[in-house]
Order: sequence, then C-alpha cells, then structure tokens
Amino acid sequence: MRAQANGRPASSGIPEATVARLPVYLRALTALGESGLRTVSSEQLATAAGVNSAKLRKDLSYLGSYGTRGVGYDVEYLRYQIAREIGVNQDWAVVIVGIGNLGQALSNYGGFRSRGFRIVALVDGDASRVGEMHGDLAIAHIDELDRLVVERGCSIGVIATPGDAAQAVADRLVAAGVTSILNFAPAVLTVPEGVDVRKVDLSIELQILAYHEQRKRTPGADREGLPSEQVVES
Amino acid sequence: MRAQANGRPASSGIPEATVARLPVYLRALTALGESGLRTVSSEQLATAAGVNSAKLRKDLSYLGSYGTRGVGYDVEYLRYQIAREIGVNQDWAVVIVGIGNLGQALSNYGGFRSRGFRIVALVDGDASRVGEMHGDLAIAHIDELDRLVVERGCSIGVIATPGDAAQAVADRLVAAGVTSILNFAPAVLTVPEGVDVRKVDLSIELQILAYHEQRKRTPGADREGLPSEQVVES
DNA sequence: TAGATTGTTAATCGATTAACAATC
DNA sequence: TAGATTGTTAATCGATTAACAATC
Repeated sequence: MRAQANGRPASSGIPEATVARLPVYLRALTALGESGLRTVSSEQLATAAGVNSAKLRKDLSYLGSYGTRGVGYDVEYLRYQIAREIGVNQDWAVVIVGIGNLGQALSNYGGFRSRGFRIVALVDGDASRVGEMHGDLAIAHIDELDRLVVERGCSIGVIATPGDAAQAVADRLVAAGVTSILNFAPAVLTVPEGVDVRKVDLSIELQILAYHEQRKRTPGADREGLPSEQVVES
Repeated sequence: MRAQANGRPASSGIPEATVARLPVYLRALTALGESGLRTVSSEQLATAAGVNSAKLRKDLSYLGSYGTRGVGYDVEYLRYQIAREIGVNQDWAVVIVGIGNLGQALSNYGGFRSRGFRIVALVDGDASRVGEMHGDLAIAHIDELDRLVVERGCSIGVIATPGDAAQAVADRLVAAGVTSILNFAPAVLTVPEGVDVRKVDLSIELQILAYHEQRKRTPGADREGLPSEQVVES
C-alpha cells in the first residue's frame, strides 16, 4: 500500500515502474511546452509519452493532485513538479570511467548537460591516454579516481570499461563515495547496500530483439497463426 | 497461463521478463564454460547471473527440462539450448542509422559480432559524410537505406540520430522491411503492428539514478529512517 | 447547468518467491 | 540408500487497466 489515502505525495513511496516513466513524461512536457501548449489533458500527454492515459493518471497521482478536473494539467506547473520530484532541478556531477569509443560518445553527449548532469571527470586505466583532451576535460589516470570524486563532488559514476575491469572499477567508485552507478560494461556488479546500479547492455538489447525476430520468421509450431506481437519497451 | 502442463517448451509462450534474462544466463554460461566448468547448479548459475535460484529455475523451466535432479545443468548443453532459443546461433544483419559519436561507438563495438550480430551498413543524413570509412564500411546516404536493407538482408535497425529525426528514420526502416528497431534517440516512436521497438535512453537512466540519489540525501520526511534501498536494475 | 476530465477504486494480469515433492 | 538439486506448485507481490464518482 504505497499510495497515501490523502492527496499528499508519498515522496519516496513511488513504485519503481512509475519512477522509470517520470523522465518520459518530463521530456514530453518540455516538448509540448516549447510548442506553446499551456494546458494538456492526460489523453494528450499519454499519447506524447507513448503510454495509455489510465497509466499516466495513476502515475501522476503518486506525486499529488496537480491537475484540474474538467480541464487538464498546466504544462509548466506539472513539468516543474516532475522535475523537482526526479531531482533534475539540481546539478549532478558525473565521472566517466573508461574512455573508449563509448566513453567518448557519452562524454560528448549533449543530452546530459541540459538535464542537470555535468560530466566533471574522465578516467581511464591506460596511462598512455592520460592528458588526452575531450572537450574541456583531460583524461586522468584511474589512480586519481578517489581524489577526483571527492574534489569534484561526484555522486554518479558511469562505467564504460571492458567487462572484466568493471567490478574493480565499481569497487573503487564505491570506496570513493559514489552511490549511483550506470554500468555499460557487460558484467554483473556486486555492490554494497545503499548503492544503486543500473545496467545498460547493448548486446542484450539486440538479443531480445533477435528472440522476437526469430519468432516472426518461424511461426511458432504450438501457437495459432497470430500476427507477430509488438513489444514496445518502455 | 503460459507454461504448459507437460514438460515441453512453449516456444513462444515465454514471459517477457524471462526473455530479457536469457541473454544474461547465456553470458554467464559462456564465462563459466570458458573457465572450464562442466556442470553448474542453479545456485551457482544464479549467483553468476545476479538473480536468485528460484527465479533462474522458473525461467529455465519455460524452455524445457534441461537439468538433472541432484546434479545440475550441463554447462555446454544449457548454453546451446539458450542460444538456440534466443536465436543467437543465427547471423543477424544490422544497419545503423546516424553515425555521430554514439553511432560510431556502436559500429566499433566488438560485443555485437561475437554474438551473431553483423553490422552491414552505416547510414547518415549528412551528405558531406558519405563515403567516410569506419572499419570496412563506408557511410551511405539515408536515401540508399531502402536498397541497402534489401540487398544486405537487414532485419534489425539501430537508430542513433537526434531525437527529431528518429520517427522519419523509423518510418523509412519499416518501409524498407526492418521489423526490429533498437532506438537510442530520445523520442517516442510509433510503428505498425509486428514491428518491435526497444529503447535505450541514456539520460533517462541517469534521471532514474538521480531520483534515488536525491532520496538518499534527503531522508524522506514520511518514511522511517530506512537505509537507502538498493535498486539493481536487471 | 452540461460537458469534460481528473483522481481513485477494484479487478485483472504478470512476475517473484518460498517451499517441497520428484528424482537423479 | 542418503544426499543433492531440479522442476513445479501455490502464495504473494507489484503493475496495469477499465470504469466511474468526484468535481472543475
């Protein structure tokens, strides 16, 4: 029973599935706002976010009662409330570990800065790459990690190393005080309680697509000839 | 009721949550096999994959009965069965659209080729980049997309364009015959029935981490002082 | 007031987990 | 046989959805 009986937000009692959709709503609201829209119905916003309106309203109800019956939601007000709830109004310092192709791409990605994420350090284990400039950041050696995390106040670390280096990097990040990790390395990480890890695994995503693709080609022996289903991932 | 009463696999009746974990088990089995292990218990494999053993056994039961009671699973046999189920034994031709930093990183990513994904075309909308070589592939213009998809048999397309180009690219991919799309662009895609879309959104991942990070810092007013929870994403 | 739309309830669905009978 | 471990059951939990009373 996570939702509260009264109209007040449950602050931390928001279901994970809802938390994962809030950034999607935020993005949709930003786009709608930029197009000049002042008020939006749950139906409109749901369409823009790619969900159904019942789910959207249920999700928003965890934050509070920010809509007006018969009217809809004020775009700017709702956008602000969601941004505050997520914490995007703050500035988050991020360190990237592993400056290969992917690490470089991430360090150049414009979508981070505009959403409150500031990349403040680039770290690599290869000593020959130390000093190499990317934007206005120089690559530092992994041995500097602890100092950099503390000095620059990083609470989020991104791991973009090969799989076999990932656990050691995670250990170092945690020891330095990082409590949130975004892991692109193909490895299962073990971290202490209180540290959040999210995993983005490119070849796993392709493999999931391949699974469904295979079934489109070989109409399943034990299933009636159904039209191949759509599996849109949230 | 997706599991069948008998021991036979339900081929296409595997729950999505299970499908998403099969590649994780596959990777763990490959690593265990390379380390010389011949037989593995559900407990060992579950640990290697970062799940609990009950979930692992339930997941595997959708594929069939590939273990031996009192003994465990034959590593190589189970690895093969999962690979076959996913479709990784086949070769999948992939086209990448949008050769910016991320597209380049993806085109160089070694983890794809070794898992049956062959990148066979790089496409970009910027005419001035056409001909530029990446590995042994030259960038082609987006107008060549249809021809390339047909000639090279692509069934999977990767979108790594800016958000505002993504829907048009998706439309072109679908028109050319692509039925599975991995979307890195920050945009909600609309596709016809029968086309699968999976979305990887880097700033959404960071925002989800930020949400939890914020709560670690401001011990929620309406929650007893609990140790900040771990949210390891599968 | 009449029409529109939210916020919430309750039913349903799917995923997780513990426990254990089956069986190697 | 005794010990180990799978495969399955059933309980529980969390997420989704339709429907509608509340209310602007």
